[in-house]
Amino acid sequence: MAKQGKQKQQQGKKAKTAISPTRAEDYPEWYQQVIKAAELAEASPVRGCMVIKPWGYAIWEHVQATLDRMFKETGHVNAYFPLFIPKSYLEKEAEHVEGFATECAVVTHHRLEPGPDGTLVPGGELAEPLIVRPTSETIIGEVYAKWVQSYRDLPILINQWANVVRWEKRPRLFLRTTEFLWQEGHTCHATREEAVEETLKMLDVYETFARDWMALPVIKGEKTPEERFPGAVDTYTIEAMMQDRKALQSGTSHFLGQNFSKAANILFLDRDGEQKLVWTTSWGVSTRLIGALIMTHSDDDGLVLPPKLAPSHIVILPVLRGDAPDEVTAFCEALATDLRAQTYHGAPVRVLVDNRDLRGGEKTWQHVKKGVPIRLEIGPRDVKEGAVFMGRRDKGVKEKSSVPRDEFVAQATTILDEIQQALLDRALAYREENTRVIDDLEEFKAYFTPKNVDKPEPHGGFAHCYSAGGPEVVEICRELKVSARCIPVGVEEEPGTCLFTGKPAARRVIFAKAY
RNA sequence: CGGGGCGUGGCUCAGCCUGGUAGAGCGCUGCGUUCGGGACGCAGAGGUCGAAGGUUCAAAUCCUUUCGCCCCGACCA
Repeated sequence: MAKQGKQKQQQGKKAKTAISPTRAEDYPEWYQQVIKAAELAEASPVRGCMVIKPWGYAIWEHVQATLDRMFKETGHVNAYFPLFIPKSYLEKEAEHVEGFATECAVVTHHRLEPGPDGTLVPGGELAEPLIVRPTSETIIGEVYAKWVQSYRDLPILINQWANVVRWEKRPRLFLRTTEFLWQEGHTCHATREEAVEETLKMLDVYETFARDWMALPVIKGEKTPEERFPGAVDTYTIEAMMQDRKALQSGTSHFLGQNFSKAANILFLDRDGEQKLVWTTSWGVSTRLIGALIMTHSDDDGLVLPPKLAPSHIVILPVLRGDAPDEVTAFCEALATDLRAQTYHGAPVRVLVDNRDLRGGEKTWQHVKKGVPIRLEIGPRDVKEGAVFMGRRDKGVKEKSSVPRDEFVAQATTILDEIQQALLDRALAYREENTRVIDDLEEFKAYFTPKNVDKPEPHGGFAHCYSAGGPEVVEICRELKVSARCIPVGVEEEPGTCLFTGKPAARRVIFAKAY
């Protein structure tokens, strides 16, 4: 007994948090452990490629469903283009080739033939190698060239949900994997103005989605020339701050000008009888968003999910060991039915009754680690009182309270909204705390220099600085492992002096360490 | 592609220096005791020690080669 007590105490001390190490101890390792504990994904036999597990995929499905609806509300339709791109297509846009050449998977053969010792060797060499799409501008451009004849064919507003492959040197689950899932919108317009408008409109869609669904505050901005998409005229981004204060580019929207229409010869006959090149855009978000979600909200007890995207909003945990298990089961089922009859942002409340034959404590912790917004523990006592014992994932695990059953049913969607809002507020406050205006180069350097160089602690954040851009700026930043994240859009500003070069600078740029 | 590290049951690892033919904890299965909070006892299943050569009476252990993985950098949604 004494031994047990002692062990328990030690365990209690050691395992104060469900995730080890904690964010403060080792942030990158914490991130991996959260993914593992929440059963979001795991490494696969193929280097750089991950298996997205049901819980993680369900989140992606909610992301997809919501964005898909938003795209359609803004006039877009879905289509699907080939996985393979002829090498010659990729070669047509000079900057584009240069940008992607080093990370392409290349298919050179179309069959396998018997080799020595029962092995198989590639046979049937292709006349022209096929590239597994790293992005689809080129092939879609070729197709659009056939579709577009007249100004009456414009605009073309198409999105595709697809997988792409970029042979990354250093993969990280969700943040940077060799194969990843995404959507890519590709549009053609008759005028420059219209294309620019489309680019910014989709950036707004992304911002809205991030804020209202993911509870992710983002900064809309324009990329500096160094950070621009290969082949784009202007690249816009939504940048989010993770809890280690690094920036994560969470979505992009590109104004491609006529670069790709030139390459693919997308011509139309305008009203004035002139042959003209169309203006194109492209925009995308990927499974990286899940990485953003994890690193923005989760804590040392695991994943924390914004209710709107949570695979389950509410988990009911029946305590069946008491004297009236049948009554408890019936109570839980009836409760689930009543909750599912509620509508939360256009869909029924998602309720899971966890009847698995596991001990209560362990079961509870599993759902904590998976980030389920509301947990209801229900035993004979609650049944007798007509109450539920509620825990919220945005509060402490031990911070639980008894709520009358009917009151809870009536309030459930309101509570979910509260949690959603609390996550957004918290993330926004964190970003504000770790953002500053810097006009002194030494301060800039100090801000981005960790105390522990070998294993950097979370430091720095977003720095708003005047910058004239150019190689000097890039060089100073490179030494600090900092980069220009974006030039915020929609912010009025006085011109100033470049922090790095002393040259005149039109406006402030956000600098940060980044993923 | 550079620089470090590691490959031993499902997972985390010990054993290797000083060769003698495989261990622990967790997990898993069964039984029992527990149970409103990450339980405990007993019994059990599970490994050709990354792969291929070599040295040796004998190799997880020594030598050579090779493959794979992880971390740290340069490239990136």
